Amino acid sequence: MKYIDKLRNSGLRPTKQRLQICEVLFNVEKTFHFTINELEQKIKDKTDNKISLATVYNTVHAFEKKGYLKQIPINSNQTYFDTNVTDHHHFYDLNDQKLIDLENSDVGPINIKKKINGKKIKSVEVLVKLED
Amino acid sequence: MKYIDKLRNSGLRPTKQRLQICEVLFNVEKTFHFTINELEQKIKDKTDNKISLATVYNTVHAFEKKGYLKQIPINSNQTYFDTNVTDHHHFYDLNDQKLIDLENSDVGPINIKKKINGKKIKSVEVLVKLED
DNA sequence: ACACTTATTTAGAACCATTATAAACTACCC
DNA sequence: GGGTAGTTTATAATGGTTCTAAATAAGTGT
Repeated sequence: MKYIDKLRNSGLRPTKQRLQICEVLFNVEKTFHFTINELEQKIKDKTDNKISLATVYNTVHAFEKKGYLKQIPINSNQTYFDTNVTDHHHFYDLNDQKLIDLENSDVGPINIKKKINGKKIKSVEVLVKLED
Repeated sequence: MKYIDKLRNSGLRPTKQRLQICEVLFNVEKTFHFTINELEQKIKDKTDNKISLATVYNTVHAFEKKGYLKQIPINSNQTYFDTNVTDHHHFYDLNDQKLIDLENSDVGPINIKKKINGKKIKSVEVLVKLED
């Protein structure tokens, strides 16, 4: 069971709920973006038994902490997550309110010239807003 | 009165409340970042009469629409705004939860190679996350 | 100055995503 | 199997933001 090891290796107990959420999030061809509500719906569609909303929140946060998910920095009333945890960027279509991946290779190298004393760069994320 | 014209020119009636908010936001040396709560506090400090929270929200949104303020795309429980409406970017210090301006000149030119059909780029914003 | 229309302000309620709570349950280790 | 710590769960609470509808103020024409 591929997800059992993944979870155990990061100190998370492989519970039934977490494994089911892993299936929904990671057992797919393409990575994708989602809100908690959208994830809850996907779980309902794929699964017989119900998973509590609190568990969905807990699990998503646990996965984010372990680096299996990334939060997408965007101003919205709901938080967006990404199953693509490689370094990459996003288009945000203001008209359709849709996120589109922008691979690192689609953006020239970004050179941050300014340094902040005693701090190191953890990530560099580009958000390109689109309109019609 | 400098702000009266500014407001009238953009179709906003120069009310007492809006003018007071203009003073707090724009009549300062440096641009700055703020949340609605922080702005409310600044208004309280600088002003005798109270401005309703709803008015603060209304005004900030009106100013944003007119291009006098920018929302900063960042995941936080509160929305951050910026009185610096020039093209620029941000550091976000994850430890202190502080935003720091990053001038365009501190970031090399960003070349977005991917195009989306029928959409044009409205803005390109870089968020650089920092940690200790 | 006055009347009239339209925009704005306001307090409070409503909304809704997210977080906290605390009790029941389950995985894991000996 | 028994004990312990981690997890799930329904539900309540929180808190930022938006909505509502009535009161007020600004603009416009006379």
